[in-house]
Amino acid sequence: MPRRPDFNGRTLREACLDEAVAIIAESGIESLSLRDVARRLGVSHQAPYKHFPSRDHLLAEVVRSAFDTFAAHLDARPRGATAEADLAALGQAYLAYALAHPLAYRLMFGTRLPDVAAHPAMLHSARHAFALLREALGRMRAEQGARPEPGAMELDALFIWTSLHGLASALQTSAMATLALPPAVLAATLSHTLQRIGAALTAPVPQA
Amino acid sequence: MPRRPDFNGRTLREACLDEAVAIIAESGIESLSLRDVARRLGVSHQAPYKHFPSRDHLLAEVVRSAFDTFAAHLDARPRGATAEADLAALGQAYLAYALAHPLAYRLMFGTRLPDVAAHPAMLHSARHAFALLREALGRMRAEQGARPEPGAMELDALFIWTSLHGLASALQTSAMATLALPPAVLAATLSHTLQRIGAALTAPVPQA
DNA sequence: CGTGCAAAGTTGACAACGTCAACATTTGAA
DNA sequence: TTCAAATGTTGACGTTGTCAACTTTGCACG
Repeated sequence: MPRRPDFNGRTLREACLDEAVAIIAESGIESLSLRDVARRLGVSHQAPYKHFPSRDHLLAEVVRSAFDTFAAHLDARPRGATAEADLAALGQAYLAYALAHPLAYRLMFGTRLPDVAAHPAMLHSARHAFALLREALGRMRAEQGARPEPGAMELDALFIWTSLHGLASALQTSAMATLALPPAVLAATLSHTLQRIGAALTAPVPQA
Repeated sequence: MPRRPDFNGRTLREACLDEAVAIIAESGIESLSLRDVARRLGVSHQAPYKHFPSRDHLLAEVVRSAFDTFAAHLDARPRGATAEADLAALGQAYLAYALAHPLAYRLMFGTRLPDVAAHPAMLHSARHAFALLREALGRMRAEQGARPEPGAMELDALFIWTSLHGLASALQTSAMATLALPPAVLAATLSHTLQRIGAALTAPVPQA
């Protein structure tokens, strides 16, 4: 490759990705511009175009990276002894990550990407995260001696995910801010939600 | 007021709002531009500025209108005989509206509005919708003979809302599309989620 | 050891956007 | 009748994404 790629030891491509993440962290996704990335790296406004066909491709890369980090975080959760404890740990890891990295979370699940089909690699790790959940649930069901009804399993996995996602996403919603909830309620919301999800799962499985 | 306001019987202000909704429905929130609104109405690109200080103010108006319609839809739900049935009807009305009007739903809960504090009227109806939920839950608890523990009530109301919102929001997520869920599962998801929420609520209230 | 070619970066241009400023027109109220 | 505020227009500026054409670089190959 011509031209020594040396942006603090990284390729311009990598430097662009890092800078994009920094900009998003500072001022949000909507104000991310390729020109700003280039400006902050001290290169011309067209340099990033040699590495990303468009702004959306850069953004898709950032999202993919966020999914990777997220899935790795879920993988690295403290494994519980029982499958039930493991599922709880998975839920806690999910919510903890969403609250600790709200920008990354919004990036993954709250952003409308303009052409998902054009960026297939982006959502690969998303499938991985859901597979983790399905497996943990399957182990718990097996531990409980329940026969693995695939349809109900899928539905319950979806229920768990959407409930977790709902909490994580609602906590960042503008609408939530106006509810004027007491801080004590907010603090208790996490464990309460996990408790309620657990209660829902221990209820008898509907007519399969 | 000078200059006959006649844009098909509406003020330019109203016409702008209608046109904005139409544009959002056609091509999404992000591609809404004041200039496009003006162009489609056959006025100059500065005309809308006489009625909206900025693009964000126009958008805030649209969001406020969406919240109003949404709250009205919840209010108009078929009231069940028992409080429990009413709560179920509320959940069904919520999900039905979210699925029938995905754009409006994303507009309300999926859009990062740039300065919420600057548009206080926008989220008034959001509070109203949550109050509806809290009331319905309170009636059900009273019907069950449970003493009204305000903290736990609030937590359960939040749980219900976040679960509903999670499903409604996840169904529109790009990530969901890649899970490649069988259509039968998707179709059953709604009632299953409502069932699970109900199961979680009939479980004993945690140590208050 | 030269040499050329493709990768990588630069410069310039264009259209579209939000928004500021200055101007023109209209109409309700004085 | 007149006048001032409301309403709409024209023009401009800085920003953005992106296309096109140019220049520079350094590895591969004769």
